[in-house]
Amino acid sequence: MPPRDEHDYEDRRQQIIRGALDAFAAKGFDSASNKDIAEAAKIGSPGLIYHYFRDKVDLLHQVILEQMPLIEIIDSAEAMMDRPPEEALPEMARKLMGAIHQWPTVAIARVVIAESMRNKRVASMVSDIGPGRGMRILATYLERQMDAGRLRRMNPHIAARLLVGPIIAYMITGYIFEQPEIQSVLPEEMAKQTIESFLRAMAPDGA
Amino acid sequence: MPPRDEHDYEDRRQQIIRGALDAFAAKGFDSASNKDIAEAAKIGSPGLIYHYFRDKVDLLHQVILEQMPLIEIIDSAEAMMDRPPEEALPEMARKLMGAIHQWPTVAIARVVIAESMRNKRVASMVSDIGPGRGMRILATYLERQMDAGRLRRMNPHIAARLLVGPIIAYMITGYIFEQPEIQSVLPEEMAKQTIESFLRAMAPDGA
DNA sequence: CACTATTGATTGACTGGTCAATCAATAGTG
DNA sequence: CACTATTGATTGACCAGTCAATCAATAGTG
Repeated sequence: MPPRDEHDYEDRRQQIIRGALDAFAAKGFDSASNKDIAEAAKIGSPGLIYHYFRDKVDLLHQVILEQMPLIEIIDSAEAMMDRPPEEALPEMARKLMGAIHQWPTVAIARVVIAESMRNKRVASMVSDIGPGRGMRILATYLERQMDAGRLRRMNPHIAARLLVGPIIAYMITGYIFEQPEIQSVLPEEMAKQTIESFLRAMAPDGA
Repeated sequence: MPPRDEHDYEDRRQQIIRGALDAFAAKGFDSASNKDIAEAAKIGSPGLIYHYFRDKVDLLHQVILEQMPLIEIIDSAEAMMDRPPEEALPEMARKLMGAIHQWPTVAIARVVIAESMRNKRVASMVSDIGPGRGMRILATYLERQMDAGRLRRMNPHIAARLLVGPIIAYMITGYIFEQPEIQSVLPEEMAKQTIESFLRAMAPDGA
């Protein structure tokens, strides 16, 4: 059954996806009802959702697939493979921090993390397109820098986590647990210190 | 109304708490029904839950309060305040990794993080007794070591996240996203590398 | 020591309500 | 007019929490 107009169809679909993201971010996937979604998306009826999506889980999957902004960042990171860490890492951090400051990133992160926590299918889907792919690319990059003698040699997957871990800890303690001591530290400051420490720890033995 | 037998009462209560933890970890707080909990706890009826707990949220709170194994670790960490990092950090890591190997730790982490994501009351409760307190104690310890000249001086809250972050990243990528590359790295290895890197990065400038 | 009263523990049925999903009817469009 | 888009009512499942009734252990009594 071809849709009446390809563009209208896609616009409507996106409208529902964006509304669903708002609703999921506000209430979580389970607690956001189709009525909530319909209201957030400004469509007249919950029933319409089923014209565009198989079911609620399908809608969640489409939201995740089409709204994960990390994907472009990971792509751009892939282009930096041969630049030395002192340049490439701050550049990546700058892009990442820029993304964090935008609403959809935080919203989608909430949804994705909460849902990955208890749904293995979502977790592996998310991992494939987002964090998993990102970590793998980062590890490849670090390994190449080790080969080039610019970093001390070690398991690159461990090294990737040494680099990314502090930022994750910063985000969890700051954004989720809202610990007051860390609120006064700016993201840029945290990124700078993390990279500095990483490079210090990973300096080649000869240096 | 005192219970017939204090021990029986407490045993039953714990039985329900453990069952609830299993159910919450498997399905999440909202999706786990009282029937699920009753089955997991091997009690005959969902109604019995209300003999021991005010409501479902009260049950969640009790699960978190009584099953967060981090609490003892934090207590023991407080005793190490004056020992040098080369001794104290591996000791803390050993205890932490021991906890990670046990099922309840990962289960409770799943529940707690997912729930903190959308419930600020739970988030701050959790933060007060677990991660928040732990991070604060760690920061105090690190600051004291900086004062003693055993570590390079920097914001101790950032330093605490530099140390703990990689372990968190290791847990999230390994246990929640189940990324295969990191599965072959043993927790002990990860802890050792993290501490080594941290000490390298934090070595006093003069050294 | 036998018998009964009392009390807490446990059950299963029930209630008011919510929700995802379906569907028949209608509006709109090419 | 043929076909899609949209609506709103409906269905059937399920759920948190309540409650009356039953069960089992203990305490009290003569």
